[in-house]
Amino acid sequence: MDAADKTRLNQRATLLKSLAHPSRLLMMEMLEERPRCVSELTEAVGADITTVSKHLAILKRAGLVKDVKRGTYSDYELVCGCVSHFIDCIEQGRSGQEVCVAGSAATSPRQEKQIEH
Amino acid sequence: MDAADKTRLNQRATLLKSLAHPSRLLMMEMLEERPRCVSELTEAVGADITTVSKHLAILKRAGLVKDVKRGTYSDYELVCGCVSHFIDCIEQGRSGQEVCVAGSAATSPRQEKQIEH
DNA sequence: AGTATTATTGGCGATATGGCCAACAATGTC
DNA sequence: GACATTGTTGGCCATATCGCCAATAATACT
Repeated sequence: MDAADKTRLNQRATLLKSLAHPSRLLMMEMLEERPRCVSELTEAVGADITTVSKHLAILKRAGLVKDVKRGTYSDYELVCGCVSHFIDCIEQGRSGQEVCVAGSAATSPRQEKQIEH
Repeated sequence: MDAADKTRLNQRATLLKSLAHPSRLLMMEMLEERPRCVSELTEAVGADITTVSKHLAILKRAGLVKDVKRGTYSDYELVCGCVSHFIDCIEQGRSGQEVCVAGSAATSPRQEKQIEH
């Protein structure tokens, strides 16, 4: 494994980490519907607004969301709307769920249907 | 957000967390190629075998891999072979990369009710 | 100007995660 | 049985993450 591989794995791990929190997942799902300001997300999450603001900074830093200023408000919106969907796919491939076609390789994802919207 | 939602988000966060580590991602990629014993993964990762064993326990607990005993060896294999592929998809949807996979509709989030102005 | 609203940042304690060592368990070999 | 090989588990320490409070910034309103 060379240095480039190491960097790639680290970046990918960072991306996944940025998603790996229930509050951030909730926010991502809410943003899939439409853009929201911090207060609206804060109410849904049920945490302190400073906590939510920091969560959003993490998502932003990962390139998953972007913010648009509107007066004193910060509206956040997704950069790409299909993230949760792919998590669905990962979820479905685990043990306990029998949707996985035996022997499928990484290069041939098992169900196109799951990729489309 | 009801209790079921909260549980779902927690489970999903746990799943992502279990993937969100460079060593575990490397192992997942190696296992996409073929099953491997702990020693082989340990050599590739370059960490202590006890560390790798614990990483594998995390992946196993998440339902991403399963182990098959073979003498004193533990061979690990993927439960579903296509996890990395979906991470590719998430990666491609971030800012900096304009392409959103599968012609997703989510590129233009609806603008509805926002808070005040 | 003064006040209110919205959001961000710094800091701190609590908790979780990661990595190695030591010890142990299980199997195979002599 | 004695020993080697392969893995797992418990423990400990270092580091990272999380969540709230206090302070600050930026805009809007009167």
